Amino acid sequence: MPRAATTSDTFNAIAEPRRRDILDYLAVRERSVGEIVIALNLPQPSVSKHLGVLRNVGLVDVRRDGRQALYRTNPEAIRPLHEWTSQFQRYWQGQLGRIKQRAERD
Amino acid sequence: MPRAATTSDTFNAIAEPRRRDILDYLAVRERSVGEIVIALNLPQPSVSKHLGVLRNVGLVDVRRDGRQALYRTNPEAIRPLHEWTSQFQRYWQGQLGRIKQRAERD
DNA sequence: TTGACATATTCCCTTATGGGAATATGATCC
DNA sequence: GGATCATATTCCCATAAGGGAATATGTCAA
Repeated sequence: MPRAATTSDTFNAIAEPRRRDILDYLAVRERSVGEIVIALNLPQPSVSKHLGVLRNVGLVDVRRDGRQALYRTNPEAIRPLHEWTSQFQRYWQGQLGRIKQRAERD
Repeated sequence: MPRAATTSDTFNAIAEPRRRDILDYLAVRERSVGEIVIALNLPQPSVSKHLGVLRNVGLVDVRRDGRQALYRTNPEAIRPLHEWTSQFQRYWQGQLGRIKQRAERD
């Protein structure tokens, strides 16, 4: 079996650097596809495809406005990722974590 | 070009569910390959391969002890991921974020 | 309706992937 | 050395991926 489908979960969708770039760009505010194309200097079909993946996993929402499609991030979808990484937080936050870490290491 | 190599960065390495399971298991404490195999009920070669990927991106460190290889997580490597997700934190933390989010949504 | 603009979809191609099975390497004990 | 345990590596396979180019769909304006 190959790697899990990018559409299967948030982690896979975010594994692609361009998609993270898109999310970074959208983090500020809503943007049209055209704006993303210009800002990231990517071919339009490529952007549409990446947005499709992000849409499928719920990382972005779309709103139609005339001919434009306006995308925005759905921060709730990123939350699980944030929480997963948080379990390691204790190791890099504060003195206690570092001391404990060193104790386990040696 | 296919997807970016899993060995290229942390995000790709973590996209694989089994590797997250391994990291979860190692989060508690150092473990041998055999322990991981039993705990996650996976074929040994599969575990060794996943550990290889995690090693390449620096997400785990190894220590040899006799015939055993003892793996532990390297929390510092997870930090970038945590920090990337933090940029969206404001939206789900506190009242302000939610109000702002709703305002932008409508 | 016709044409220009904005976005989405399709097709083809090259490539990295993870699984399975078998095997290689390494370390310990007799 | 030889047997055994612990881990890593190799080979083959089916599959999903993202890029490029072309095209389809959808929307507005004249």
